Amino acid sequence: MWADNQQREPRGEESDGGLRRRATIHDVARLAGVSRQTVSRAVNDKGEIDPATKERVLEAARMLDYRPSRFARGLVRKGTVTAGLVIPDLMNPFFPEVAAGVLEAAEQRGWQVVVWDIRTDDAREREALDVLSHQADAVVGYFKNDDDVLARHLGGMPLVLLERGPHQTRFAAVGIDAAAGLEQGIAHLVRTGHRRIGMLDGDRLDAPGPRREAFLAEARRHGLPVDDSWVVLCPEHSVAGGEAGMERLLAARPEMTAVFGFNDLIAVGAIRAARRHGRQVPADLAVMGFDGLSLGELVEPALTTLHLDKRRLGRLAVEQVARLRAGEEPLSGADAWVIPELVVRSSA
Amino acid sequence: MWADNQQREPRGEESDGGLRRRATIHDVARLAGVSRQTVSRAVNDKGEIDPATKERVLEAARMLDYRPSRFARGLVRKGTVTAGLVIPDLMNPFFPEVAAGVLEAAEQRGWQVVVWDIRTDDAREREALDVLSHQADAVVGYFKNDDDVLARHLGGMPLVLLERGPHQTRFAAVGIDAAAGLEQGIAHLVRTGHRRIGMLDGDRLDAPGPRREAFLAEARRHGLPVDDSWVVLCPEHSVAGGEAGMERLLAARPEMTAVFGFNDLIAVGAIRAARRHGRQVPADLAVMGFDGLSLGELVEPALTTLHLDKRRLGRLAVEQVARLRAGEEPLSGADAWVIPELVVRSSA
DNA sequence: TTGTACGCGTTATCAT
DNA sequence: ATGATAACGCGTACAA
Repeated sequence: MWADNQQREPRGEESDGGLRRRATIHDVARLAGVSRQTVSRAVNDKGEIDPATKERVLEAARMLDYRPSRFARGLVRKGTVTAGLVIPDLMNPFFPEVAAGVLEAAEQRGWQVVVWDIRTDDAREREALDVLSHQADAVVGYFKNDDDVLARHLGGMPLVLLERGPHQTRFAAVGIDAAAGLEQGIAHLVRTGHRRIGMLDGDRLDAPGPRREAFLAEARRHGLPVDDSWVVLCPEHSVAGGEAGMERLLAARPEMTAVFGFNDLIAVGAIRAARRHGRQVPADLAVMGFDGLSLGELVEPALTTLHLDKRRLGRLAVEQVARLRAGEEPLSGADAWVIPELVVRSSA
Repeated sequence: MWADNQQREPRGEESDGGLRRRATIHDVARLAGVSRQTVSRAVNDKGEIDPATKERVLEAARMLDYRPSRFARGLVRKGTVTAGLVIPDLMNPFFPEVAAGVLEAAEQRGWQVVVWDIRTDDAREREALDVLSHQADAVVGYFKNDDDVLARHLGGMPLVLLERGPHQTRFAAVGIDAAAGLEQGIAHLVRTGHRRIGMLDGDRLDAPGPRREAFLAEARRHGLPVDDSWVVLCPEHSVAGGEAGMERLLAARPEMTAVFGFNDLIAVGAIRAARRHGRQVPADLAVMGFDGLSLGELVEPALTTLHLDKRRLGRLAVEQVARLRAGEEPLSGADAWVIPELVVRSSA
């Protein structure tokens, strides 16, 4: 036993490689003078082991700083599920809330979640998938890359897309019913006397997203004098982005009396820009957001917005993953949608 | 050997258990009529393989929906590092920013991060550790449990504590130099004529944290008429919590002319409560926060605060983990501290 | 170019 | 109570 102890110390070891080889169950077994099986029993707190030997084994394990390999363990014990969560930007308060929903639902199922913050870089989307396809059992997240690109980097791993309408992708998805939201939103603006309504969009100009489409559709439905030229792009999705966009929109459409923001951050930026230009909100200019961030309650005037249950969004996504894994049909249509709810505060 | 082969086939198949046994490299090999080795070469894109067979193998893999087991792979290919990140509350904008720093640094090292949102429940801290001790190689995070409790649930796994002074724990840590921050903060308030300064603390009343201690120390140093009775507890760490605390503090100390918040959320709550009570900020009452959330720039008046580089906090924590893993001494003292920086805006 | 044989670290099954 | 042996699924020398 002492001999053993000696043996395994200085081995051939590249001496000071920095961190040396982790102790295995075998090392512990030898040091304790028992079989690997007995070590396993001791470490995993199984019965059928003499308390004395158990203590001896545990002591040996402690000395060697032994910790079971999660790989070897996972190989023999099935059931450890790891999901990947891919998020465009953790600094945007919207996403932590979705993430909280994902984490919550995943934990209930005993899954772990490894998180990737893409920082709104399409190339990093692919990198994330490349890694996750090796390390995760499924992925949920926001992606800008096309279905084909995604599939190529997925390596057959199940994917659940967040915030895409169910017909825009062949993957399972959890969406937001933008149309239902804009219907309430525009109706409210029209009801309060607005007709010249602008929009600060967040999607690419060449690729109109559901929010812009719904916005334009509702505008048409109400016969508003509004078209593409009333839409300005905010590539940044932040307060600063909203301010910048609003500057341009005010210049292009000074007759505008109300503006709809792609999200709350952008809408807050719009408020700030409007005020800088001497416009009172909502008296001279009404502003409406989308998302329902708690931040909107704090600014002045408080932001009227289309509130979203973001946690539910995350929970739903996990549910979709579960269905995929079970070989069931994923939820689709209204069951996989989150519906915005108009929250009227002071800004519109 | 052939007998073995037969035995391990899925013959019996529990038919429709929902999700059936995942295809292994072996299954692909059989379907493609090659050896497992050849399959490995094909899927891993190694050379030394006939393009034709490669395509045949890949096709077989596709049909079987084959994906290599990350466990088996991890077993033979070393080097995949997984860190656990334990966070008290993803809804508090402070923590996503720290998380972003952790994620960023981890990714640079090729590590993955599995995230746990504790939702400020001490019991869940332990659960998280119990799981992570089996699934991660190291943990960084915020913990309220004592060192001993943590050690018990750690199973020998390296831990890096966030936001604890280096002498309050025997674990490696990354801290915030609250004293340096409060020195600037109180000096500013005193300079602008305040002497009756209150504090809305976030830590437990019985366990004064570094911020309260630094606050009281600075108050003493400046000879202010301030003691424990000027400190009120906000258990909630949110805007609502700050409002509630401020109500009590205003009642207890109506002569107060300035208040220091445990964090920006609480400080914003203080502003709101103060205004509801007819006090102008900062004219009648100055308010100072701690953290430097971007939210503070959006409220009115904009929040004067002790700004923290939260991303750096996260990055430092990862660096500490790396040192631990390398067997090096973790950074300590000033090297492992983040120093707040006074940002003067309108609220004080 | 393809296959054989072995090892990776752990647990389960069956003996003893 | 303890130990031997066989998987678990994959990668990699080495042989063919």
